[in-house]
Amino acid sequence: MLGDRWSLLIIRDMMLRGFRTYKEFLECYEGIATNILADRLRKLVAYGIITTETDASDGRKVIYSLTAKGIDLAPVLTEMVLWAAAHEDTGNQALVRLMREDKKKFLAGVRQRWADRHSARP
Amino acid sequence: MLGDRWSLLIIRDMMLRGFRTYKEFLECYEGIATNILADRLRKLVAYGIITTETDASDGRKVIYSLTAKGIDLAPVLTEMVLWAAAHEDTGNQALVRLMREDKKKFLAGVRQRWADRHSARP
DNA sequence: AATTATTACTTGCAATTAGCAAGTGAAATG
DNA sequence: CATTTCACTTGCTAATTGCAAGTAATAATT
Repeated sequence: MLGDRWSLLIIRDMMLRGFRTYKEFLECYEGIATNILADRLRKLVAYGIITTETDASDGRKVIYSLTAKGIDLAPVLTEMVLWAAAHEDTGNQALVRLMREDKKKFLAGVRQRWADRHSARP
Repeated sequence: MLGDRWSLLIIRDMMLRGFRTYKEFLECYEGIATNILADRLRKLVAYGIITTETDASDGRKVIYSLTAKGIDLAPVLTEMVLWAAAHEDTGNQALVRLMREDKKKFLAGVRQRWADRHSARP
């Protein structure tokens, strides 16, 4: 169900880089095809991992957010980033250091930011 | 690189169910096609996640084992199993309980069993 | 107010990948 | 020595992906 090339990257970028719109994913360095992106977002909604709403101040924009089920993938993504940092070419070095130094605190921070965004709006 | 339907399942089954031969994967409940299995095993070897050797007591058999890089995926797999147990239909309930009750101890056990198998043979 | 731009998509088609059934070769078993 | 087992490969079809172009709705610009 998350066994494809893009779904986990989408979730990672929503969780760690704050991506929220179609355009952000499409323009991201990773080069996903537009129809595939639309399909993956649709499936993630169907699986209950993300939700959609139209932006209140710009009717063209669709805002994607993680559900509780989606944010619960934070430990999985964190371990993946740490593994990649240890064994592959590494991305955001500062982020990796944060994760490694205090994993619990880092995860608590991710959850807190998510909760903040969700208490403000229904 | 692990972004496909089978690679993580193969690693999970090697780590948690002790799978070591082609036949075990092929007959496993998950129904992978034989050419795809061969391809994924080849790629996992190329990525340095598993290694192959021919069985000393049966020249037909190929024994697949996790490398250090492979066993380092244990925290990722553990978090995935826990996430799935919390949000999806759940598999091995006893295993999940072990993981949840003492994650550190569980991971230490996985690593210990791997180290044991690797100190015996070069 | 009309034109242009932006955003989030869809559509059509070619290319890549996956899945299935059957086959191969080497080693073991009866 | 014939049969079985094991780890694959091969050939073909079906499904998925990737690319380029197009569309509908809203927003910004002139």
